[in-house]
Amino acid sequence: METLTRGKLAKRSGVNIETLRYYEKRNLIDPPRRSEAGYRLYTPADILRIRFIKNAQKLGFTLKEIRELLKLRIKINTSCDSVLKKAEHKRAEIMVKIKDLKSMKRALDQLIHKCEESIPTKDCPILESIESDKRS
Amino acid sequence: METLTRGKLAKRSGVNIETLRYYEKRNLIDPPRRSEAGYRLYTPADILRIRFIKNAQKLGFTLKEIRELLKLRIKINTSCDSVLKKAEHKRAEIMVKIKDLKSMKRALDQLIHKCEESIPTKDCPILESIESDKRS
DNA sequence: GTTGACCCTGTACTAACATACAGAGTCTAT
DNA sequence: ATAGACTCTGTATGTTAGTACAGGGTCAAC
Repeated sequence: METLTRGKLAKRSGVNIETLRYYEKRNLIDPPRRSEAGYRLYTPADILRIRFIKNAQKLGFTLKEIRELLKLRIKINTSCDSVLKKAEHKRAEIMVKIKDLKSMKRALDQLIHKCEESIPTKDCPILESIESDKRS
Repeated sequence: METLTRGKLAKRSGVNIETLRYYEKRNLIDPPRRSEAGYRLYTPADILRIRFIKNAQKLGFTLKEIRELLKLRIKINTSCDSVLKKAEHKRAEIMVKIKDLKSMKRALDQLIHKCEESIPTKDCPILESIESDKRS
């Protein structure tokens, strides 16, 4: 099995080398095994994990939330209830994000359309995209 | 037209009162008109704007990106090209976000399904959800 | 006309998420 | 066997996005 040092993992996953130590401290990645000399030895699976973290951040999840997402797995002989509950909650959050992004996309679609037709829009069309509840 | 003081706008849009001054400084909201005494006087439209900003943050946009989104509007007698280009770029970004969120949702769907069927999954299923290019 | 709740400005502080640096050890290619 | 590139730890610094505070003015109600 290929092993990666910290520098290599950083390069392969596109993050700063110090970020890996930071993620380890924050429990986003498991402490990797070490060489004789104490060097961290990662596996290719860690590349995927780091990229997942970075991607999830772009989607608006905090490191704390990402840690929760990464913990979601069903272990043998473990009650499933709490996992189920958390997974359903996360799924609901994700569905809201998708809905809001779709609204923004629609607003941009319209703006682009008007742009192509040279129809001026003084107002910012994207502002109307996210409907907030009207109890204001 | 109803006018809102800073405290009222903060309450109505669900942010800290100081956040409004901060957003003004960072050019996310236009400087509002002032009363005789120098009090900021907002309009109900500002509620929508603040909420949009907060929502966009949850979707992973930085304040800088949000400022760009809010600037997207077509003004009369203005070339449309740059607006079009930016809008298309933003739309592409949003589509990537939607795609990634859908992948995450699918992973959670599967996890939830397995949970309901009591099928253990030692590995974290969400990790595979975001496909990174495999040039690693 | 004073009290309490608001607003003003400028500046300081905080939290989350990294990044950088110093001083020391390790590895590897020549 | 040594130079250069890498790693280790602990600690300091930086950036973004707020939040709090001090010292002062304003407003509305009693």
